[in-house]
Amino acid sequence: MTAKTKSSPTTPAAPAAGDLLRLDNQLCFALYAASGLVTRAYRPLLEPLGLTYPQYLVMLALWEDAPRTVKALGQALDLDSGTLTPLLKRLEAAGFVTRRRDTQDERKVQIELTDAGRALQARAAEVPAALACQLHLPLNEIVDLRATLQDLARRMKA
Amino acid sequence: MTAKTKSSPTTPAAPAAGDLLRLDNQLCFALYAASGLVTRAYRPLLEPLGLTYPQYLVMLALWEDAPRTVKALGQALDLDSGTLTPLLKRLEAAGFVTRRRDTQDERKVQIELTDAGRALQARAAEVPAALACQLHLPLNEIVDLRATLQDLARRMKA
DNA sequence: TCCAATTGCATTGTACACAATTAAATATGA
DNA sequence: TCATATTTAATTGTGTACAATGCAATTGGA
Repeated sequence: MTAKTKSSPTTPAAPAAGDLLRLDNQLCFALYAASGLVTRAYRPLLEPLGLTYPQYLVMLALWEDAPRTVKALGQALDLDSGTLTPLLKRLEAAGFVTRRRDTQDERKVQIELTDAGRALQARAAEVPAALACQLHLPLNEIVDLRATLQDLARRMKA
Repeated sequence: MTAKTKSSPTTPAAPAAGDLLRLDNQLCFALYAASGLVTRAYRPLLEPLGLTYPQYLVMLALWEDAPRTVKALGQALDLDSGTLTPLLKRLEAAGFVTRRRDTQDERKVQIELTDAGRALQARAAEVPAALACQLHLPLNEIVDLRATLQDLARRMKA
């Protein structure tokens, strides 16, 4: 997946035809690499909280809205139960959440925060700022980039 | 990791203090989600080539410059040998590359394309365009986004 | 009402991704 | 020259990520 466009004074040059497969010209690789870098930068910040990065995302979703079914979590995070079930089991083992069969519909599993899980939010509140300073980007650019990525995701899903 | 900045006419609003941990306000999640979406979009395009997405990235790197050591590939792709060694073994098993100990320094392993690996490039050349149309983004925006992500990666690594 | 279709989650199998560790080869400095 | 430090790739262990499949519960339509 490459970009093809006319050069403009403020836009980087589009790749020549012979360069279509160059790594540097792939948005997909830029995404993959940046995402990997950011995820890696989170690790030392989340370790003291006893969370991996995907677990942190799950906790973010639950702090925002709990209890939630596995399906709802999966929709919020674009993850399937193959990923979520073992992850949630580990979060339950760590004492941060409980997993209960829904009483009205036994297919559903409700994920609820424990007191420890709720208490973790205060410590986690320090993580975003700690990470932000590692990005070395002006804040307006961060907001812009985030919005662009969300726009891309929206378009791809439509 | 959130964005904090003053609102501007064209920039999305920065999150309020109480919203710092909201999923929608995390650049990290926007990156993670977009990257996941793009990777997933590649899968059906790469399957006929017998490649997974990370393998495709490795092949892109080798089409650009081969032979290469595992270390060089790791540097180009920000992956370590824990990830690369099994991946390269599978590429070798598929007949696309060979793995040879370097004669001058036996610690190094040279990864070289086979004829089949080289021939694969022509088929792979169709992938970027096929994917690009799934992004539903103007091309100048694609180039911009790519450049911004590369800038972010550069800054994080400095 | 009843049965087929659908849903929700768990499991299975495969491929990453990365920290920590290991073993062998090479480089470095006294 | 030789011992130590460093380098390179492989391995080990753990946690994702996702397609395919399985099972039980629920839904929907005849």
